[in-house]
Order: sequence, then structure tokens, then C-alpha cells
Amino acid sequence: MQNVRVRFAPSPTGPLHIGGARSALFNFLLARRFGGQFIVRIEDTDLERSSLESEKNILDSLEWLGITWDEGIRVGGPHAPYRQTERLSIYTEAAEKLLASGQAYRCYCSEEELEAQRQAFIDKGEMPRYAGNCRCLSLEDEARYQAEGRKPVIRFRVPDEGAVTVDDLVRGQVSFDCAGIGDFIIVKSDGIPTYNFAVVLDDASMDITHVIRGEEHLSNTPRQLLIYDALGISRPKFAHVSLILGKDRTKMSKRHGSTSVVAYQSQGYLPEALVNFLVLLGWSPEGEEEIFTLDELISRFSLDRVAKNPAVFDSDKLNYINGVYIRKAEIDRLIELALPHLREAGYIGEELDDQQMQKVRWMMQAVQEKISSMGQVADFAPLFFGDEVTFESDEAKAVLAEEQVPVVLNAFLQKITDGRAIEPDSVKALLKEVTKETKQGGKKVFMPVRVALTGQQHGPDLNYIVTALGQESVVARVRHSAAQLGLSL
RNA sequence: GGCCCGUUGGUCAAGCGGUCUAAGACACCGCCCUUUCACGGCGGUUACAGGGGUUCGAAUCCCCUACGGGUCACCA
Repeated sequence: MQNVRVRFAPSPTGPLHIGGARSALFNFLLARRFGGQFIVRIEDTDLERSSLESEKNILDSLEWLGITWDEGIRVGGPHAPYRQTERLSIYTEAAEKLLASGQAYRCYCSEEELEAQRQAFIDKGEMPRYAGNCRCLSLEDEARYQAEGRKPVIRFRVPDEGAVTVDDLVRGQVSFDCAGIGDFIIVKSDGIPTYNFAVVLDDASMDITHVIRGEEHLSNTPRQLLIYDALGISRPKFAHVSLILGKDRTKMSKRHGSTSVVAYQSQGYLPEALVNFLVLLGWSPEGEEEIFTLDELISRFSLDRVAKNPAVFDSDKLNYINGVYIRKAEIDRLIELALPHLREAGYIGEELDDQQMQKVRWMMQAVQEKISSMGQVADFAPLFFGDEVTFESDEAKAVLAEEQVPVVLNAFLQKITDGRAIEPDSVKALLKEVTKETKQGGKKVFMPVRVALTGQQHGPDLNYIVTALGQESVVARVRHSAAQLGLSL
């Protein structure tokens, strides 16, 4: 493949959306795969809604995901500036060119007039579109309007006949009839270009070779193509990726749960897991393996394995993939990620002493293989913090009513307080001694101890629970359980 | 509503006219492993939207219908 230059060009009107993240990812992967450049540019021509705060959020999220760029905002590059509002002269110049050649014209219609026209079309049962009032204004007309103080917009003159064909890398050839495209605005009355105009100029001036973006842009593409042709600029290649849908098969929105990358970040998803999950939405690898690091994805990614049909966001699978990465993760990293969740749930404070830190470490080792997102650590926390036990069911209580229980628990209590070091291995040995001395089968020992300690019949490895709890809490918990059930030890 | 895109199991998806009595993954169910659960291993249930063509042969090509989505802004 020739040199590849791709870009991600978000508008900073909100946090980075899951769909945007996938578009960025696809662009990034293609660039890396073919040794090209990935550019990040900011499309902030919507003055009302754009904010620096959103811009920062988007950029931070990209970095968090591990998606890095070669040129653009924050890093600079040969085509700076990378914020559209800082590139206004480029658009003005091109608009003048189009005006001069008659391929664009000034339109003085007010928003109210436009709205009235729209309504008129609707009333007549016709499709609303621009009526073309200002298509052939005389110099006198223009002068008169200007005298009235009207601020014109600039519209692109769309040919009355003919068709525009988009040659799409994922969809093939898609044709649009010019008749269905009204003369659209390329420069707003405040002199700011519209999206359809600015993208073209920026993609052209930044030598973008492939435009990979969401399918919602497909029907905009003919307009952009018209501009490329009018300006005599060569077209890049296009690839429109289908949308990500919510569970009910409509466009993913708030009501389907979290849609922003930061939301997943704060819920305790790992960036590599989110990347892995996202890439599988719309792209499929060649073999049967589905778990890939970014580097592995780079060596495998290709546009011809991108699917045409929309994909439903399946959080079950995200959780599964996140679980895979959690199990692979270093324990220290997991601890760092768990801390905020434990703080938020009130189990720990801002500062941790060594003992608390060690406790969290044991706890994380115990739950690492049981959780699929860091948010779940808080669910397990009651097993590790505090000296009280709540029974999950009558069935659990019944376990402690068995006849061997007093003997078992006494033996356990006696050994745990005999001064030995408490760590997973020694606890394991200790429990074994208890089974031996009380001549009980394993289950008769492990179950009561587990229930007395946690109130539950299932849970993380007992050796780690005992270690994390420490001698004092272990004793306190066993006594608390016994007291609740009237057991005398 | 016009235009555009799409439709393989509950979900993601492979499949590019014969090797499809249709791969793999998630979820679900069962068994094994484990003196719990989870992890892991093994096995199982479940799909070519419907109807017409084209062809010796169609999940794969064409048309229609249905359904879903996108887009028709001085938003991107």
C-alpha cells in the first residue's frame, strides 16, 4: 500500500464516545500497520457547543487507550495548526475561489424565511429543501440585502442533474442523485465554515489518504466529493464503518448505559480490554483467537475485514474480555486500580499504612480471578473489612449447626492464635492440621470455617481470606458468628 | 416521507457460487477439575429475514417485500 495518512477529527462537544474511540482505533491501526501517519485534528467550528474541556477529555481518553498520534493537536506537526478555528484563512480563501467561479453564491435568506420555506414544502407534502431563492441574485439585489444589514451565508451550487458516486472501501460503490442534495451552506453568516466544507480542505491540505469514519457520514460524503471536484483536489479513499448500537438495536445512547470512554475508565475497565473489545465490533481477525494486545492488532488489522452491518454493544463480552486482562495483570497495577473503588465505598481512607496496604494486596490476590471489572472489588470488600459477619442464607447458617462444628472451630481458633505467622501457605497447613486432628473430611472443616468467617458458602480462596483478615479479625469474626447462632466455643 | 446503508444462532461474527448436514468467541446448559465459588478443560442447545428469479448448483449473484439503522441543520 502507498503511504498511509489517516486522521481522527472529533468535534469537542462532549466526552469521547465509544463509537468515536473505535473510529480512532481503526485509523490508528491502519496507520501503524502500514507505517503511515495518524493525525488528530479538532473540528471546533461549532462555536456554541465546542469546549476546551471536551477537547481535553477526548485527547486524554485517546491517550488512556494507548492510541497515540504522530501529528496534530498537542504534538504539533508540519500542518499546524490542528484546530479548525485557527485555520480560518484556508477556508475563506477557498470559499472566495468558489464564489469567483460561480460554484458558490451568497445567500441572504434569514433563518425565519428558511423555516417558512421548509414549512411550505411540508404543507404541500413535499420534501423540505432549500428553495434556491438566492441562486441567481443580481449585484443590485445583493447590495440591497447588504444595505438591510443582512449577513449572508455562502452556499455551494449543487448541479441540478447527475449523480455522485462514493467509492467506499467497505461498502463498494454508492451513488447519490444530485437532485436529492440541496445547495448546502459552506460558510456560515459569521464567517465560520461548516463541517462539510472544512473537512475537505483540511483532509486535502493534510494529505490524508484514507478517511475512515462512522456510517453517519456516508450521506454527507457526496457533498464533500462535490467540493473536492469543484476545487480540483483529488479525493482520498473512504471507508465508512457501521454504527455501534445499543441492546435494543438503536444508536447507542445514554439509556443503554455508559457511552463515554471515561465512564468505562472509572468503572474499572482496563484500556487494553476496551480496545480489544472495540476492535471486535466491526472487525474480525483471521484465526480463532480474539484476545489481542495493541501490537498484535497492529500486525493483523486490515480494512477488508471490516464488516458492513451494525454491531450491538454486548457488555457481557466486554466483561469477559476485561476479566481476561484482569487475570493477566500485575498485582500492583490491580491494587492501584482497586484503591479508588475501595475509597469510594468507604472501606479505606486517603492514606494507607503498610498493614492496610498489605491487606489490600492479599485481598486483590484473592479476588483477581473472580472479578471481571474493578468495580466488583467493592462487592467483595465486606469479606475482608470489619469484624462482623452477615449470613447470606439459612442454608449458610445450617452449615454451622452441624455437630462437628464446635470442635472444628475451636481447633481452628486455637491454632490461629498459637503465634504462627499468618500467610496463605501457613493457613493452608493449619487447616490441614485441623482436618487431621478432628478427623473430619475436608468439607466438614473448610465449609464451617468459610461460613463462620464470611457468612457465605462460596467465595475467594480461604487461605487468602484468612491471611487478609489477620489473626484478630479472624477470631472476632468466628466469635461473632458463633454468638449469633448461640454456639458456645 | 425522499435518499442511502444493512439483515447468518440471544450477541459479536467467519463465509466472497460447489469442500456448508454453516467456523470461532461471548452468553446459556451439562460434565470434568477444584474439599467452595471462580479459572481452566470437554461436550451440548440455538442461525443463513421472507418471496421470486439466474445457475447443473446459492448463505454467497439479481429483483421485490418486510424489518432495522443512518441522513436530509448557519451540528459535526
